[in-house]
Amino acid sequence: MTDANGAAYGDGAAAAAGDGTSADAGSAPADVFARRPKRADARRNYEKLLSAAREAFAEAGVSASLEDIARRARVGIGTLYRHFPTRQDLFESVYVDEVEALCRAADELAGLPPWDALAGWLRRFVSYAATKRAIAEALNHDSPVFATCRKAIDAAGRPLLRRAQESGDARPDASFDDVLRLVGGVTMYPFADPAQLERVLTMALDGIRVRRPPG
Amino acid sequence: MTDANGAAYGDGAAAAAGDGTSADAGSAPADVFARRPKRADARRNYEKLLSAAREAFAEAGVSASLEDIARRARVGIGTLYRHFPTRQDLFESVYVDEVEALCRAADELAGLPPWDALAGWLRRFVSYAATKRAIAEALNHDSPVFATCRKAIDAAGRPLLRRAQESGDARPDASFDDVLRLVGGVTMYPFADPAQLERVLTMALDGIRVRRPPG
DNA sequence: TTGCAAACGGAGGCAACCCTCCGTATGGTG
DNA sequence: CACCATACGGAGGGTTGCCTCCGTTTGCAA
Repeated sequence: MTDANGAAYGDGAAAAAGDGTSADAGSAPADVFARRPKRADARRNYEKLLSAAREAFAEAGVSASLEDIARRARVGIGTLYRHFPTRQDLFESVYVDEVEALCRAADELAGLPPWDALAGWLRRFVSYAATKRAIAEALNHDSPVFATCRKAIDAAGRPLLRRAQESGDARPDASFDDVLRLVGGVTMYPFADPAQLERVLTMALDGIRVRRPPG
Repeated sequence: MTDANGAAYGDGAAAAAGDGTSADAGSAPADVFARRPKRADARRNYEKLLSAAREAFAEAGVSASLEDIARRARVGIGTLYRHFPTRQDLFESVYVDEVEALCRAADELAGLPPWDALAGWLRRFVSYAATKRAIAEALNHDSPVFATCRKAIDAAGRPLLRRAQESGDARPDASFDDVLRLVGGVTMYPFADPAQLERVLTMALDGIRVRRPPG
């Protein structure tokens, strides 16, 4: 954690990912990782650990105790370590789950009009970012898993932005990265009042939209 | 940290703070806290600890080791505990420093046109938020110090927003809280590229501005 | 210069966490 | 049903951080 180069959503450099392919490219990387165990009991414990970890990280932040996670999952500490030898492994697995869901969402929104599709996906992104919040700072940004996830998100969301830009709805000078930063930042702290989240999100989306003469 | 009610910039409820008073209200609360020690050596160590803490929190996050902070400050661990009996005390002291600077900035910008003053202050707020980032999640939101700081920020920034709204520059449906959320979120993760920060910040400010017919 | 209140430093007891190791339990296959 | 590869649990040793306590040092006022 001393490196302090927290390039949250990437640096905007690695653009050429799922370039030409349309929005359904998001489903492709889903099976690149996901190394679930085979035996029934092992698989059960694996899932229990994963959701306990998601919970614990959301609650206590990055430094949630691994022993506590095992306790929540009602599983021995040894079992935790067998499935996830390092803390990083646990982060990554939780993170990957979230990314997969996000990519799936892009597919489902592909049928809508350009701006609605983008806005809808960004709304979904907000809830992803909320989960990610805690994990993000601890993620090892050099890990191949992280890189793959970045590409998957790109492949899922970038076409939505481009489409909205081509239709004249989204401002052309905004990069995909810029947009994620703006929208993702909004939920860095949890909102007590969902109505406020809605207001703030609207402002953010307005900042992304092209300014049209009213009427 | 189990409470998980991270109401980041307040909930927008406590509106009536430094109401009628103009922008210079920001300087008032500066001496409400700031309980500096008297003896020369004590004062010296106090300052050394404070800046060591600021450094450590920025680098290692909330859970920076207190022993490490003492080490950085080249001071015995006992000295740290005498000045700051609890971890909270240390957070608060660092935080208060930052808030004071932010309030001073509001005074300095008071002469500019409404929108420029608001935008300028929000830019300043961004760098405050960056420092605050690590500390924020650990701040005890019930502490009187925190409440005082909230009021000070309100007193400093709210008039700027109102002025910009009255002049027709800022959208009238945005609360002060909404604005801080939006702008503050932007820097939740540090930017590697300052140009990107500028782009994203511009989008955020555009989201706050009233949409005028172009030309 | 002297005296003492104020401040200093860090040893050490305690708690929490990390991770390994190994004896035990069990799913699933032949 | 019997076997064994696979998986389980948790005791325990090592590390680190928290915080208190107390003998020593130091600023400063008389």
